[in-house]
Parts: sequence; structure tokens; C-alpha cells
Amino acid sequence: MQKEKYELRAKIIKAMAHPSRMMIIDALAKEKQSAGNLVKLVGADASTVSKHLSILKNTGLVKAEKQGLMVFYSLTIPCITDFFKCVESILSAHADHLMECCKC
Amino acid sequence: MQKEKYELRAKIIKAMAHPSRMMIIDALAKEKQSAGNLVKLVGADASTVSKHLSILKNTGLVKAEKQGLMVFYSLTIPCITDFFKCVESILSAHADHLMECCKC
DNA sequence: CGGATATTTTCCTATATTGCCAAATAGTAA
DNA sequence: TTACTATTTGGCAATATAGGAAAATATCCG
Repeated sequence: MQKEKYELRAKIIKAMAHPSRMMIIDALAKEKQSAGNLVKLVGADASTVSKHLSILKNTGLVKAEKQGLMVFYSLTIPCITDFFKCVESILSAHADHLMECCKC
Repeated sequence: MQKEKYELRAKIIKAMAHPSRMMIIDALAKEKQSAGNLVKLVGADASTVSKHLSILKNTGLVKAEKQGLMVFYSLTIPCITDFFKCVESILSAHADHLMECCKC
């Protein structure tokens, strides 16, 4: 059924739809990061950030690897951030940005 | 401040993060549609669909034009749907799909 | 083993989202 | 004006999400 397809899609997009999680994705696009680093970056409680990370992990957006005490997170699919270009273009609402975006 | 940037981004992505709204976006990617048509497509109450549409409109993802009694909706930025390719690739979780996605 | 550090889980409260019903609004036509 | 159709708005109940505090788990080191 078509409906299930959209529910799955929505689940993944919903996983990105939070400022802290978007910040995490952006940071991971540059390089892999430990959970502790991401806590500093986001500036929220460690438990809160950990929950955001588990949401991203459960939907397959990021993967985790343990190294000693620390857990390093990285993006499973680097191109996710390309998507943000379109989002930016909506924000700026200028025609030239829109055109640039549509080439992706 | 960086934080505001992420809040704005999240607002737009959150607007897409619902099965019915994703269904609407997909339909509008093909051609403009009346509110009534979208009600039939989604299969929910007209008031519910109307509220989904106003969420999409308020975030600038779609625009509305009135023609007589009816209101026609269309995408402001057609390339939004390109984004869904990445989402699909996460769903299928196959390396080849991932690679294909990252060319976009 | 006991202590220190990094991360996750559990619990709880506050806030946001969703969806339907009923009522309101807008446009059209007799 | 009244009747009719298309769409939106307001109200309300159910459910989902978010975030911090405290407790639990895991790993390393002495």
C-alpha cells in the first residue's frame, strides 16, 4: 500500500525535524564526533542529546561505534545535507537561490 | 546566532514530516491540485487536510490561488521532491542506492 | 575490587501535534 | 435574499514529543 510508504518516509524526515538533531547532522557531515562533543555543541543535558542520537540511529540516519568509553557517531548517508540546500532556498525565498537549488 | 538558523530549518522540515503532508507534496509535484482533490487523495476529514495545507503554506512550501469557490495549491519549489530520493535510499539501506543518491 | 569517566535509560512533567465535529466564511447562482 | 458548494476556523480530546534529574550501565585504570 502507498500509505505505508509515506509513513516510513515521514518517520525519517521527522527524525531530522528538530533544531538539535539538525545541528548534530551538520556537525557529523564534517567529521565523526563523540557523544560528549555533541553534548557540548548542542548545549543541552547529556541525557537529552543521547535521546536525540538514539532517534537518529533508530531511523538509520547515523551509526555509532564504540571506542573505549566513548561512542563515536557518523552519518550513514553523507548526501543528507544536500537536502538542506533546498530548505535554505525556501528560507531566503529569492528566485536565484531557488534555481540554484533545483540543479541538485 | 547559529541556533536560529537551525530553528528555521527545523520548522520547514517539520512541515514535511507527516505522511499526509508528504502525500500532498508528492501529488503537487505532478500538478497543481484543488483542496477538494487533496481531501480525496489523503482520505481524511476536509478540515484536517485544510490544516495540513495551511502548515505547508505558512512555511512557504506551497502556495495557494483561489479560482472561484475552489483553492488550487502548488509547490513553490519543485525540487523539494529530490530530497525524497535520499530518504528512499535510507529506507532501502542498500549501498548501491546510497551511492546513486549521493550524486544528486 | 573500588573509583572515575562517558553514555544511556527511566521517570516525570510540560508542551505540541493530530484529527474529528460543528460552526463560520466565501463565492456562485437562482 | 436564499440555497448550495468549497474551504477554513475554533474547540476539544487523544496521543506524541521534549527535556531535565536521578539512577543505571559500561569501560578503563589504579
